Amino acid sequence: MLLNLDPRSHIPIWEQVVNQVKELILKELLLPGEKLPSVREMSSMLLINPNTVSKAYQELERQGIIETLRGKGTFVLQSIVPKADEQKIEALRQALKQLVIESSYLGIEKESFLKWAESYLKELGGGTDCAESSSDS
Amino acid sequence: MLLNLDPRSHIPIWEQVVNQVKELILKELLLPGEKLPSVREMSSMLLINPNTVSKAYQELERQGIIETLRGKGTFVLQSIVPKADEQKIEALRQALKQLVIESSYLGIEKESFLKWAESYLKELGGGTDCAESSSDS
Amino acid sequence: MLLNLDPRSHIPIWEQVVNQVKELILKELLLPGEKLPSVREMSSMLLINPNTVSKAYQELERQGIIETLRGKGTFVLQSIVPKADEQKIEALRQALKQLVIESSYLGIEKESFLKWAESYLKELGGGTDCAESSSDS
Amino acid sequence: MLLNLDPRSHIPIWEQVVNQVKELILKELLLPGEKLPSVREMSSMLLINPNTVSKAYQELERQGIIETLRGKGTFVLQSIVPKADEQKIEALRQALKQLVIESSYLGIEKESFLKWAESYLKELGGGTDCAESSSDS
DNA sequence: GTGGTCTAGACCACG
DNA sequence: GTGGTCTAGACCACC
Repeated sequence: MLLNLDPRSHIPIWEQVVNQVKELILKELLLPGEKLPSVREMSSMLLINPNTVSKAYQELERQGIIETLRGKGTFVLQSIVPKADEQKIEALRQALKQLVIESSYLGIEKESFLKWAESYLKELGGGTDCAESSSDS
Repeated sequence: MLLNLDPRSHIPIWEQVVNQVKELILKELLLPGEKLPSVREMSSMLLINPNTVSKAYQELERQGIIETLRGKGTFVLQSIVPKADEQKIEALRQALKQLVIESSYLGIEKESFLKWAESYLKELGGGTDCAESSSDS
Repeated sequence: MLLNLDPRSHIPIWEQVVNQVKELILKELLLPGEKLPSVREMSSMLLINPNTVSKAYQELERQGIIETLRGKGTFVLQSIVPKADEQKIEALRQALKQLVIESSYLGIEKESFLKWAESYLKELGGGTDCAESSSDS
Repeated sequence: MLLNLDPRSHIPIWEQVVNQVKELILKELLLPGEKLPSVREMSSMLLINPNTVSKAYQELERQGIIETLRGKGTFVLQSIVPKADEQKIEALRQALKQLVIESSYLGIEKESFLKWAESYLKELGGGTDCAESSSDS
C-alpha cells in the first residue's frame, strides 16, 4: 500500500488515493476480499489527514469497488462489476481527445502515443486473464 | 470561432476555451497569423465574463500559441514550436495511464480504446504534417 | 430463529436482530412465553459478536418485548402491550413521509406504494388480531 | 428555505438538509432552475458549519437533483429524472415493511397507517399534475 | 479497534 | 462573490 501522493498536484489528494487504489486492484496488488489499511493507519502512513483518507474510501465504496463492514474495516469487493455508464464513457473519450491534442503540442509522435497506450493497457488488462504478462511493463 | 462551452462541465471555462482554440489550430480552422476575436467580442459571443476570455488568452500566450500586439489585437503565432517539456510529457503519460485505468473500470475493450486513440490522432495529425515539422524549431 | 443478517447493510447488526425478532413475534413464529436462544447460542448461530446479541436483547427488553430471568434465560413476554408513545408515533410518521418522498424520486407509482403497505399490513396483522387486542393493557 | 433541523436526531444533519430540500422541490416550493442559498448563506441561516451544507449540496448533486455552476452558485436542475434503481427500491420496500412492524408495536391501526401514507402521497404527488391539491394536508 | 459526523478555520480556483 | 479541499481535533456508534 505504498501510494505516491503529490500534494502540489491539482488533483485532490483524496482523488489521488482513489486512483491509485483502483490501479493496485487492477494490477492485482490488492486482491478481492483483502483488507485495506484502516483510515487511521493509512492517514499516518501517507502523512495526511484521516478525513482525507475517509473521503477517498467513501468514494471508492460509492464506485462499488470496496465495502466497509462496521467495526471491522474496509475491504476490496469480491466482484467488481464494470458498469458501462454511457456518460462517463463519453467523458473519457473527450479526455482522450484532449490528451491527443496536448500530445501534438508537446511534439509527441503518434506512434509513441499509441505505444504508451498499448503498454498501459497490457500492463493492466494482462492481469485479467493471464497473470504472467502483468509484469512485462 | 464557434466554441462549444459547457458551463456544467467541471473543466474551467477558460480551460475549455484554451483547449478548443488549440484544437481549431491543429485542424487548421485557425491559421497562423490569423487574428483572434478581441476579448470583448469573444466574451459577448460566448456569453461569458471578459475576465475568463482574458485568462484563456493569457494562457494561450504563455503556451507560445498566440501573441498579443498592443493596439492591434491577438494573433495565432506563425510558427508554433512544440516544446518537449519533459515534465509535461510525464504528466501526459500519467493522465493517459489514468484514462486506461478508468476505461478498464468502465468495461471498455482494449481495442476500442486504441481505435479511439488512433482515430483522434489521425483526425488531427492528418490535416497537417505537424509531426514531421515538429523538429524545425 | 433463523435470522437474515446482512453485515453489509448500513443498519447496525444489533438493530437487525431486534427488528427480525419483533417480526417473528408478530408473525407468531415466536410465541409469548417462548424461550429465546441464549446470548452465546445466538451469537454462535449468527456468527456475530456476543456483545452484539446482548445489545439486541437489552433493546428488546427495554421495549417491553422480552424479559430476562436470571439463571433461566430470556423469554418473550406474555402480553406485549403496544405503548402509544406520541414521540415515537411522530417519528414514525416522519419516517413514512420520508419514504414517500424517496419513492417519488425513485419513480414509484402511488398505487404501488399503497399496495405494498397494504400487503405488509395484512401479512402481519392478519395472523393475529393485534389491533383489536391492543387496548387490553 | 426554512429547514427544520434536529441536532439530536440520529440522522446526520447533512442528510436532513438533503431530505428537506428534496421535499421542498417535490412540493414546488423550490422550482426547477431556482438558485439555492449559497453554502455560506445556508450555513449561517441554519447555524451549522459550511462544510455540512457543502456535503448536503454535493450529495444532492450526486443524486442528480441540483447542479453547481462554478462561481455562480447552486441551482435546482430543470429536469429531475426519476431513476428506478432496483436496489434502492428493494431497500425502500424493506424500510416500509419495517415501518409497518413498528407501527404495529406502537398500536397504530392499519387504517391510520394507510391514511397517513395516502395523505403524504397526495401532498407530494399532487404537485406533479395539479398544484391546487398540494395544500390540502 | 473500526468508520462516520461535525466543527472551526484556512487556503485556493473560478467567474 | 461562489464552491472545493485540507487540516486539526472532537465526539459518537458499532463490533
